[in-house]
Amino acid sequence: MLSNSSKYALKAVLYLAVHSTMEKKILAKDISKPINVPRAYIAKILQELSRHNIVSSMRGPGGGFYLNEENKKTPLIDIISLIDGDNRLTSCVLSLHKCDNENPCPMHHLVDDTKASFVKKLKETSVEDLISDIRSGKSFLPI
Amino acid sequence: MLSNSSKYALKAVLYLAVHSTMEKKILAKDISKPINVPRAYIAKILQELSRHNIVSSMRGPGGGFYLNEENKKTPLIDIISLIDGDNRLTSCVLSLHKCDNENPCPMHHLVDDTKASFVKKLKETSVEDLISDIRSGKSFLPI
DNA sequence: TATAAAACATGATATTAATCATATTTAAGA
DNA sequence: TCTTAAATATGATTAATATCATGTTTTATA
Repeated sequence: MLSNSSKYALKAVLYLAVHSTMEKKILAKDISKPINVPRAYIAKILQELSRHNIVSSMRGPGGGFYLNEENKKTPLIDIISLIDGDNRLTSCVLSLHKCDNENPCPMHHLVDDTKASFVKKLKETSVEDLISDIRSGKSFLPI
Repeated sequence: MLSNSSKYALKAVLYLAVHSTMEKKILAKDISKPINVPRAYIAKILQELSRHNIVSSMRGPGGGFYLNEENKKTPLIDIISLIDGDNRLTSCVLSLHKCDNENPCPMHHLVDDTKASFVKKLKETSVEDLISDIRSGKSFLPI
């Protein structure tokens, strides 16, 4: 469903959303351990996220990564499409190019609703939304 | 969501369901082209399916692959779990081991329904069901 | 019962995704 | 303005998945 990379991206963003502020930036290496993702790998992903304004960063001593208020409004779909590309989630389950509502593949009806509703939720839900669930005890981010 | 291999398996089984009978067996190489999967690769997958009684086969001259009535009753989930293993579909979206209803990860509520309903459909739907959709023009299998 | 046509089994290679390493740039503080 | 701590950029390596190749067994038919 999601690549490792986009899972890691989501975890890193959520970790930053919970633990960082502009005044309390977090180093790549200090994100790596709690979310259980190799240090150099998460650094690379964070750079990509930073380049696309999904996370904020500051170089030099005292620098690190954090989320500003704008960043927190990012819909989850933006994180996923940045890393995995647009059509991993929307393409045909059987990878048939010609599959659409007019010309549905044998599994189309089986998955179309499911897929559409998942994408809709990813568009409607922001990082901020997930965080408020965590703060209110509806869900849990390990560590 | 699904590996290439399980997509190929589904396509091959559907192709056999539509085009083969016990009297009209089909060679691995003749399945390969229409479903657009490398010859040696689909052969390997067909052998795995055959070993687990998802497709039927006969060696020797006049042999080939086909589906018997029993095979056509196979639920789609059986094909997918055989190739991809059991937990590709059910494991946590963020790959967190400790994620369940009691201890949901931040994305759990977002995907749980979606995932559960997809798996349910895969359990309830058989090869035969998909084929009757094709025969009645509700869906299309290329070639 | 010999031959040929097919699946079957196993292992090798290639491609892609995941991970790691290193050199460069930026910014803070002495 | 020098040093150091951080992100950034780019490329190399490793591991996993996908693909290919080759030899073995089975079965029909002459």
